[in-house]
Amino acid sequence: MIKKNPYEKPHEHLIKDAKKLVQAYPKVPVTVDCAIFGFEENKLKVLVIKSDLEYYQGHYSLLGDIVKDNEELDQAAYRVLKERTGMNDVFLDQVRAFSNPARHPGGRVITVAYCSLLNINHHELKIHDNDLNWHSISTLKDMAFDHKEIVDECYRWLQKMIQEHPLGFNLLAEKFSLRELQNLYEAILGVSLDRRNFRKKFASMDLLIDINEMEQDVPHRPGKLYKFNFEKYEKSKRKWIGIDF
Amino acid sequence: MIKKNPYEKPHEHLIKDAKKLVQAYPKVPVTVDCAIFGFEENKLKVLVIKSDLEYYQGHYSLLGDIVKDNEELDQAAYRVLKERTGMNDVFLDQVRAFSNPARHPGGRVITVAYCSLLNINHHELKIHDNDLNWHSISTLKDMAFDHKEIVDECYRWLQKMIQEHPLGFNLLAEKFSLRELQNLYEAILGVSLDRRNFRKKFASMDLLIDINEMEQDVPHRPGKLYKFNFEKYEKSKRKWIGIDF
DNA sequence: CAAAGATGTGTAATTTTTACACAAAAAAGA
DNA sequence: TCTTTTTTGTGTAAAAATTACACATCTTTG
Repeated sequence: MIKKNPYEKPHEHLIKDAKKLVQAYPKVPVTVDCAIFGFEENKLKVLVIKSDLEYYQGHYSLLGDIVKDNEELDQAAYRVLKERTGMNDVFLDQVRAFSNPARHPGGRVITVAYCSLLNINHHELKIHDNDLNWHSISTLKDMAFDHKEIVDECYRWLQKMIQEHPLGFNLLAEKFSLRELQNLYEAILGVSLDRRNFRKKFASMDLLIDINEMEQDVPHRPGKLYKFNFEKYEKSKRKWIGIDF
Repeated sequence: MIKKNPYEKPHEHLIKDAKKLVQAYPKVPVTVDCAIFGFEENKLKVLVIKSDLEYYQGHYSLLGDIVKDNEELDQAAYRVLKERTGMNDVFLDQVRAFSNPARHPGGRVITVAYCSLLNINHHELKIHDNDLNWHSISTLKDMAFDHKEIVDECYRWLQKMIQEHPLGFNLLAEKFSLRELQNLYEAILGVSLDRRNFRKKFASMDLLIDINEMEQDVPHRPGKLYKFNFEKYEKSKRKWIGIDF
């Protein structure tokens, strides 16, 4: 894409054979790594697996895979997710690429990090693989590769996104109580929130549907259950203008 | 990174030779493309160059280059920037990767988009290359590759970032008037803002240093000049908690 | 010296955010 | 069945932030 000699007349150095050009490019192995978040016992967790590299024996790594020839990055990430959790229709978004040449002991590998959010209870499958497990985000360390850095980045990304978009609902069941919702926000943001103000805030958004059901099997007074009104949200997404830093 | 057979005992399929593993990965040409933004005549502009591919003859493309062996993506983007603008210390940040297998006519190429902001007047160099020029963002179209999509994405990214971080100052001279600052925000966000409220907002942030100088050579009453107090900003960066969508 | 054009400033109304306490419901255990 | 415990559910007042809005001043230009 760099033009080497700008002083020649343009048509004299137009490249005719794009294929040949690309064939001459250096090539790099590219992978995707997924930070798959779930929420359980009022804690944010991430799905990890024991590394299959002797070099990282005993260390956890994120779920990832190579990107196939002619595969979209999004596709590759989705493939990893589906193979591992058996789930469709899962929230998934690209966070960013990591390219430290020393990040993989086997040589240069560029990886693109994805963040995924799912309801842990819908993920019955394949967890019997006992090297695969949900790990609390707060006690993670000693991961393989640069995966700790990737998790940290994805976590920051999530903290930001959850405040601006209704992502959190992906981590809960379809029906949830306001308490569960608040616990989710408190756990992810690492703060405690005033219950009345929290409820008032969501009430004023008018995006929760009261389905006239109550929590079941809770060891205390049951709360009302709600669904998130995705349809209304999609219609009313407002653009926000406000300078604040 | 995928473990093939979870039912064998773990140590039996630990991979000893990480190098061999990586050598077996499919490899992809990777490039970086920079959306380099500048501000001039109250318009947001982006630096583009005529494509050197016959396939895209006459179309503009972003500045980009291949990523070298063992080069960080950030490095590669910075290299492109420096080669083309001659500038150091320029704001540069990764936006995201684009991986459509059909995005390059020469075959599969993954590119990582970067967004850069600079003061157009500091960029005297190399612009004499007459295929290189600043193009108003609002009238861009028919770009080579998926570069229009990349510019759009970078522009949205910028619109968001400028509201939450003091990025805009990278597009202005070190000394600027409040009017210039407001013009910048209006141009990038595509809205018009109330002058008194805009000034009140920045006054309340207390991050502008009044340097007791006035604009020179303006065809009207000159305004006061300010600098942005980066030092104070760095110290006081507040974490923002607020749910809003 | 008049006209044109941009700078610079304050206040009142509205909206949003924050802090804070108590009664009612259900479950658990005596 | 009654008492205790725990959690739900709700309103108001103060403070802070945002919005809408108009006029006098300064500088250049002709």
